Amino acid sequence: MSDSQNHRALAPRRHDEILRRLATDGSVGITELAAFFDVSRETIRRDMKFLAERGQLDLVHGGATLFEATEPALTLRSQENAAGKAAIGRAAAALVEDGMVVFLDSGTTTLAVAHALTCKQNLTICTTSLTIALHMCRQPHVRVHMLGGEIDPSEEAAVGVDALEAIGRFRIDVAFLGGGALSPDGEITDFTRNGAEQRSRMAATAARAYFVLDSSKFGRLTPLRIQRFELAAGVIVDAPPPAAMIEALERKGPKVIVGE
Amino acid sequence: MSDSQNHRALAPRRHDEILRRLATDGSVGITELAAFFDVSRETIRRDMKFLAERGQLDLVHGGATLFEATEPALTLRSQENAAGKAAIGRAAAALVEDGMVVFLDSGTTTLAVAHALTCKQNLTICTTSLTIALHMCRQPHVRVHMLGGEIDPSEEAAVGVDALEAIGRFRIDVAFLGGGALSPDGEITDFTRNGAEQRSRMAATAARAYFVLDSSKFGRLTPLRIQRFELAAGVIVDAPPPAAMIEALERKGPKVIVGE
DNA sequence: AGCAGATGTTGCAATGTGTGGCATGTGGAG
DNA sequence: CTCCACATGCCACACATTGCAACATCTGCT
Repeated sequence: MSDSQNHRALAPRRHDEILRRLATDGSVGITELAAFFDVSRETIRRDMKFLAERGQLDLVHGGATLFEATEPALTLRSQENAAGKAAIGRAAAALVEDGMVVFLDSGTTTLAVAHALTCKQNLTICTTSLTIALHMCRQPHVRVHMLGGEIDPSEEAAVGVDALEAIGRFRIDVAFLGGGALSPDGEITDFTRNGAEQRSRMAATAARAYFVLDSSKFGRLTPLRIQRFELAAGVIVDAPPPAAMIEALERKGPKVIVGE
Repeated sequence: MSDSQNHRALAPRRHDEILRRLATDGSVGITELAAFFDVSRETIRRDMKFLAERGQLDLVHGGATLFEATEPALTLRSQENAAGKAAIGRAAAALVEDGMVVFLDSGTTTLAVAHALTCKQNLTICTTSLTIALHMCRQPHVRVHMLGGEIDPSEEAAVGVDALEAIGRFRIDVAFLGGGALSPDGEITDFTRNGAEQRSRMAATAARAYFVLDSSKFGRLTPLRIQRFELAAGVIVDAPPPAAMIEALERKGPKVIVGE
């Protein structure tokens, strides 16, 4: 910071500073940076163009913002492919009987399952999701257990050791789990270590476990394999995945259920 | 609060802030945002029009609201005596410093405290309330721990053995607790056995504990005495209770703090 | 019902920003 | 030494954003 230099910074140094400011402030202005480095705005613009092409930031009028800084609010995410998610919800609800103990994972697809479960009676719901807990506790004839832990803001759900430990205390009749992706070779994968671990345990613990995956997740690749996912009873989707994927998946165990 | 506006915010930054406020407060005003960003109201209006066309909010006279406003139920309850609760919130926030570990009980008054805490940095929030957890996890620079347990639908918060046990695991700098009533003889009482037990433990465990009680609770009678409430550092209210009540209370220990 | 003040709308001018072409300067390679 | 590649600055012009002013609505209150 004690730059205030007579000597101009070289390009890589500017790039570092731009990214550093982005990380700190979430956005940077071109004019502001031009003044700071004492270079012309064109130069800053060229720097930003270079960084934008490498996916390190997003260009906007007047400057740049974090790449994908506009993470869609959860309320938005739940609206995309709403029809598909509702179909998954209905198919999931058909697998639940009155009086069961149901685990609902975090995620917008499981939220759709929660909506579909409102017609059932005397359920006991266990969930890590704040939104689902809030929604279900407003229903009559439902008992809700919130699994505590540190809250992941992007999921608005509990993660971490406390949640993992709490899972072990329940006897679950049926669990509905989210997932990051259904990989081309028929594996279910996740974004985060915590999420993968949590889902893995639940797949192994629950009497029956189902993954709910809407069609946007087919063929994607996310970094973490969910161990023991093949212990799940099935995968509920809103549209048939490619035949090869179905075959690869069902050979491992889980059946594919397509919501109408 | 935040000056930081040597340079005006970029458009996407305004969009983010508008959506962020919307998510936490449920609605935003045009004039208020124009002042905050130091831009004209037309500019905010154009921002909102842009966001409205993308389905991210609903325009209303004077501002915008959430696209599909959720549940007026609790919002309504928290609006009664909103001014008083906001005053309590401000007084409570004055007792909190950046970086502290804060426990927030369930209830609409503690929700007002949560709102007032948004200007703090690097807080760690522990709460049993679903609504508070959801609200706080949307704030930047806040870590949220949700204490799990069975959800009481009327409180929309975790109660019971799991919550009690989880409380013991945290080292709390300051706790803000609700209560059912401030009895005529200067005792703080509660509606339920679980609630009383939970508040009792927290009053004893936290480094400093404060009860937040709005004036509607003065002189009422509820069945359960909160044990060890006199270990609390204070009681925060929005209007002075009768002098006799103050005297009876302060003789036991807690000081009375009146929010302005 | 009517009034005052706040809010929404529109056209326009001013300012700020994006883009491409071209000139200059620097350093290294031939 | 020249030549070339590269980074940078400058300029002109196109475009986007913003604020202002004038006028149309709406809201809350008496």
